[in-house]
This record gives sequence, C-alpha cells and structure tokens, in this order.
Amino acid sequence: MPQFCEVALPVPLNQLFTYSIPDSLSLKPGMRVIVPFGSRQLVGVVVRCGDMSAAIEITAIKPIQEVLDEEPALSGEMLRLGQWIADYYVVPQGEALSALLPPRSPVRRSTRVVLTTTGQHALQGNLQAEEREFLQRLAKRRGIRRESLRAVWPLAEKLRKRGWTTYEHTVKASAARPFKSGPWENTSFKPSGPHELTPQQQKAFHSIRQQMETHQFGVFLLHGVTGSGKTEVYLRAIDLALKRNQSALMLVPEINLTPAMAALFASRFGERVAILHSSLSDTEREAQWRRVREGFSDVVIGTRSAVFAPLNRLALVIVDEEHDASYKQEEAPRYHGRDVAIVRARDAGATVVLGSATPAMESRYNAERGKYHLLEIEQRIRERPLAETAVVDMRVEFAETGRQSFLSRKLEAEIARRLEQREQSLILLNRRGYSAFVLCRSCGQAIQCKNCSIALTHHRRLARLLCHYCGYARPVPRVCPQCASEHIYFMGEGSERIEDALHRLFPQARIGRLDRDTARGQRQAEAILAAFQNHELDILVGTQMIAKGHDIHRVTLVGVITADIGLARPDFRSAERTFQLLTQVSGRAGRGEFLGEVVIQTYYPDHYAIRAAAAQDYDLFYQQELRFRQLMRYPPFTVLANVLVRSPSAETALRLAGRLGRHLETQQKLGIKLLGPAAAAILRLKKDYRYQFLLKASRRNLLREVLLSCREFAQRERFPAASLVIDVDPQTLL
DNA sequence: AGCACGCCGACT
DNA sequence: GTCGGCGTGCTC
Repeated sequence: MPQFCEVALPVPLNQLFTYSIPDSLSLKPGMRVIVPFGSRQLVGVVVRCGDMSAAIEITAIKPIQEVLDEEPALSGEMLRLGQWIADYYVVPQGEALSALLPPRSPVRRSTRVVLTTTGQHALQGNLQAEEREFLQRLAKRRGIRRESLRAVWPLAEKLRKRGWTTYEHTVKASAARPFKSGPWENTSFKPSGPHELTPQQQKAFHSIRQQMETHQFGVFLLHGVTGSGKTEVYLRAIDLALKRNQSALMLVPEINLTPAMAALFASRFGERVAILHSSLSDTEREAQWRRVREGFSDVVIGTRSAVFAPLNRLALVIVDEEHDASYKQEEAPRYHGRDVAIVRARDAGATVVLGSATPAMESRYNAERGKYHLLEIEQRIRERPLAETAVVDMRVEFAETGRQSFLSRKLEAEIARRLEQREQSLILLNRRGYSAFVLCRSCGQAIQCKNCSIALTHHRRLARLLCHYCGYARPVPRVCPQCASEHIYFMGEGSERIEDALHRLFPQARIGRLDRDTARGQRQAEAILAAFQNHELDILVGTQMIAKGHDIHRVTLVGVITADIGLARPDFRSAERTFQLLTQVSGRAGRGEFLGEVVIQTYYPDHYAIRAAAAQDYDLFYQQELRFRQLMRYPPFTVLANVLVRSPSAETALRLAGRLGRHLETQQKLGIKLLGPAAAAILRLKKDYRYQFLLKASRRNLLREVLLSCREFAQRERFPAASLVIDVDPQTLL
C-alpha cells in the first residue's frame, strides 16, 4: 500500500497538499520536506501521514523530493499549537506553521543559467564573437551560477529572452552545522543566590508553587506595583521547575531583554538559560534553538517568538509586562504572544504567571471573573514609597506666564533642584524627531510622505524629514514643495528638540537622549542607559523607551512633557495605553534611598487616565475604563477583529471594500456588529490605500464564522491574496 | 505568493 | 514583424 502524507506549505492557500512518500524515505509528522509545487520547489512541513484513502480523489500526486530533518522539527504539541493559531487567527496552516519553525532556513537555493536545445542548435550557426564565447562557456559546464554573471548580465538576459538559455532552480538541504555550546561559554558570570522575599512576594510565590505541584494548567495574574520585586518571584518559580527536572519559559517585551537582564538570569541559572534576543543572527538563533531542543537548556528567556521554543516537560510559563503591545505580531500570522503562551501552557498542563504593574483590561477582567487567579503585591521592596506626583495644567501655565514654553515653571525648577543636589532626572516626550510636522503657511499643507498619508517629521540632526511609518526620508525643503512659498514653519516638538532646549536652559548639565534615533540597536540603547546608570548623565530625555523596566537608583525626578500625546489617537485603547505609559514611567522615580517625584504636564488634567496615573491608582482607572468599554461594547465585553482591504490603486481598494462590505452585510446576525467600511485612520500606508471593517462579536465562535466567510469570499471572488488582512484581537486600529 | 500561459500596443 | 505589458488560472 503506497504511503501518502499531507504537507503544509508557505502559500496563502487555505489547504494542505497531498504527496506520495517514496519507499526510500521515512517520514514522520513535524518533519520538513522539499516538495515539487507547480514549477517550483518549496519547503513544507508534514502534518499527517497515512495510506491511500485520503489521496484517492487527487489526480496527479507528486512524490516528496527530499526529507530535511532526521527528527521532527516540530513536536506533536507544536503542530497542535500551529493548528490552533491557524484556526484562531484565521490564517492558512502553512503560514501559521512558518512562525513555529526553527529560525534558519534548512535549504540552500541556487539558480543556474543553462543552455536550452535551441541554444545548442544556435551554437552551430553564425554568431557574434561574444555570444559564441558565452554559449560555449555554458556548454562546457553544467551552466553558470546566476550570481557570477554580473559582468555579462545584459548579454545573458538577451540570450535568455531569445530562448537559448534558461534558468534552472535547485533547492537542496543545507549542510547541518555542528553547534557550539551556549552563549555564556566565554563570560565568567558569578553565580548569585536568591534574595529575601517580602511577605507579599512570599505569598505570591507560595500560590504559584502550590499550583505547580498539581501539574495542572492554571493562570495567575501577578499584579505588582512598579518596584515590587516581581522578578524575584519569577526567579524562584523557575528555580522550582528546574529542581523538578522540568522546564520554564519566560517572555519579556523587546526593550526589557537587555544584557543586564540576561546577566541576572545567567547568574542564577548559568548555562541552562537560552536567551532568544532579536539582535541574534539566524545562525545564532538556531544554535540556541537546538540547545533547547536537545535538552542543554531548559530555561528560555525571550521576546514574542520565544513562545515557540522547543522545550520539553514545560512546567512554567511567565509573561512579564503582559500588557505590553509588543507581544502582538503585526504581520501574518498576527498572533498575541501572551495568548499563545497560555494556550501552549494549557496543552502542556503548565502554570502561567502573567506579570504587570498595569495589567491589560482583558487580563484583569479575567482575574475578576475567576478565570485567572489574582496575586497582588502592593508594597515596594524595602518599603520604598511610590513617588509623589504633581499634575501641571498647561492651559493655566500659558494663561499665567503668557509664554509658549514646553517646560512649565514647576518642572524647570525641579530639574534645576536635581542638578544642584546631584540627583538624576528622566524626561519623557513620547514622540521622536525635532518638530512633529512641517507646515506651509501659504497653502496650508503639511509636507506629506510620498508613500503614506502622513505628515513627515523633521529630524534636525539627520537634516531630513522622515516618515515614522514607512521610513521614507527626504531633505529638508527651503520652500514648500507644493506651492514654492518660503513661508514654511516647523511645528510641535519631539524628543530631539527637548534635548536641545534643555541644553540651552541648563548648559552645565550632562544630557543624554534615548529613542529609536539615538539607539538604533540594542547595544547603543544599553550604552546610553549604562552612562545614565553610572551617573555620567544628569538628565535622560527620551520616548517610551525610557519608561520600561530600568532600575536606576539616583533618579528622583520624572517629568512628562506632554502626557496627552497618545490620548488623541482614534483607538479605543488610547486611554489604557496612556495610563500604562504614565504609570510605568512614574515607577522609575525613587527606586533608591531618596524619595521620588513625578511632574506630569497636560492639557487634559481631568482625563481619568491622567488622574488615575497621577494617583498611581490602577483600580480607579480600571473601573472607569471598564464602564467605557461596557457602554461602547469593546473588549473585554466583546471580541474584535479588524478586517482591512488594501491595494496600491485607490480605486481597486475602494471597489474591493465595497464588494466585501456587501458580503459582510449578508453575514449580519445576532451577536455581531459590523462597523464600516471606513477609510483607515491612515488611508494610505506604504503605498497601499486602505479601507477597514471593525467586527464586534459577543462570542468568539460567531466572530470566527464571519471571518472564515470573509476569507472564503475573497478567495472565491479572486481578490489578490495580499489585499485582505484579518487581524483578530487587534491591538491598534491603524 | 509565484509562475506559466495568453492576448494586445510601441519598438527594431 | 517582435518584446513585453499584466489579466487569469493553477499549484497535491
């Protein structure tokens, strides 16, 4: 009986493909294979193996070409997780699985130029000298690698178009590399022991331990104020998993995975830790992946994609700063790392700890309904008090001083005092660049990106206008590009301008800046933070990068220049994001022996997100926000999906949106609310025009049904594959 | 998605 | 007369 298998392939088609298995190959589900697909060869993952019956209806079944793994790259557990992602996020299984696979490609591709039969005939006839020479080179060997063609490229292309030569593509397994030992081999880290736990830390740890002892799935929400020592609780729980010969996984947001953090974990767990960092190369990443799979590492710390680390005997999954938006992947498959982590833990019977000082609304709501166990730590370690907060109403400030300054008298005085006392200040302005936009007073237009419907931001040091969405850059114009008027004005301020202005106000101060412009990679960010940590800087200005997780003892002042920047965004999470940012940055003050102080400048001092952040009162915010969400039928009271239609042609985008809209109207039912089609908040992004629908559903199943029908409709109606974007549980509606 | 096949305009 | 544009259809 011939054997067949079903293979998931990285194509946007919602199906598996059946291949026959040659007798010479032995295959198991989870192995990667090379298969012929149309005129191409693709790498896929075997999902199922079976006998004839499944394949009976398919006319032309091709054989598997090559097997790429000796042992399955994906375990049964990981294949199930891939299936869950495909179902939940409404993506084809092949696309879902591509997120789970080991980082480095298992194949090498090469393209050779070879002689065709007509080409061989042509060689007999009359030819130009250079043509003859080239064809003879091809005839002598089995063609030439395409890359080594550069010098004779135009000639080669000419002959190919004439039909004398053609490309021959080959895909071959790349040689397996021996892998080196861990990343800590050459650093002589000093082992460090556990710290004393406060009674509240102790209590939280005990609950987690009890759950782990049951070997049953369970989720904790560890809600601990900033500086309450959540990390020490994580360390103890991981330690427990290891002592029982089980493994642990910890997810952290991108910016928190600093070498300092890595060093902390290395000092406690040594070579057993694998760190999956975004700045690792694919080869390094794969080496870590193999260390984990082969059991050399049983603790994995990493960002979003580390949730797929091939750990066995998983006992504990920690998601630190679980509210953080960077856990959502913003391209297909659009999964949420926290939610995938929970599903993975459920399948493995593991304990989950979601940690945050500002839990996501959904998480806190789940805790209140008893879906998660709530653990609270209200005390900072060593009983350090939270910082005191002053809110400055910038409307009043302007009325009283009559001058348009970004810095209030209060904040300026406090900075001056810190400089005198040799203490440090953190200044937050959550917008990078020098001025926010460039406006022409004659025609009234802000200078726009050529790919997006977005005003460009002025970056002075770069002497460029930049698009913060697509990366487009252009020189700073001296006259308006629209109307040639000289009356162009630079409006609004960003972190770069604040840094400049502080230099002028406090010429004696040592000032640094931390944002995506000064810290283009992890190392530069670390260097700036290290300088601040060592008190080589008095003031650190920056965007939200300065708000996260850093523990710098001499910071006694945190200033927020404009707290309202995020509030105006057309996004139902804008209040939540603002509250989280203000709370996080406030938590940076007073972590040492001195009391901290926070000054928040705002034009909306009465907004509940700002009031609650100033009072460091999570519950106040939560209750208010919950009412808003309930009234407006937003999560956690509904589940959402954003369905977006895009095309480089404005007309096509509009037409497709109209057709999809008419289809969605036929899908209306009780429990589903459809908003749209509407122009996306950024109508044009990266050259695409975009229209969107927001679906609110009372139940997950209803939402899924509608989304599946959307995808089927688009496929049936031959929408271009990239034109439909489905985002389940969207974190942003841009 | 990628790639082949197929049918209409501006070039040697 | 040919090259090459991208519409349409298909991939086990």
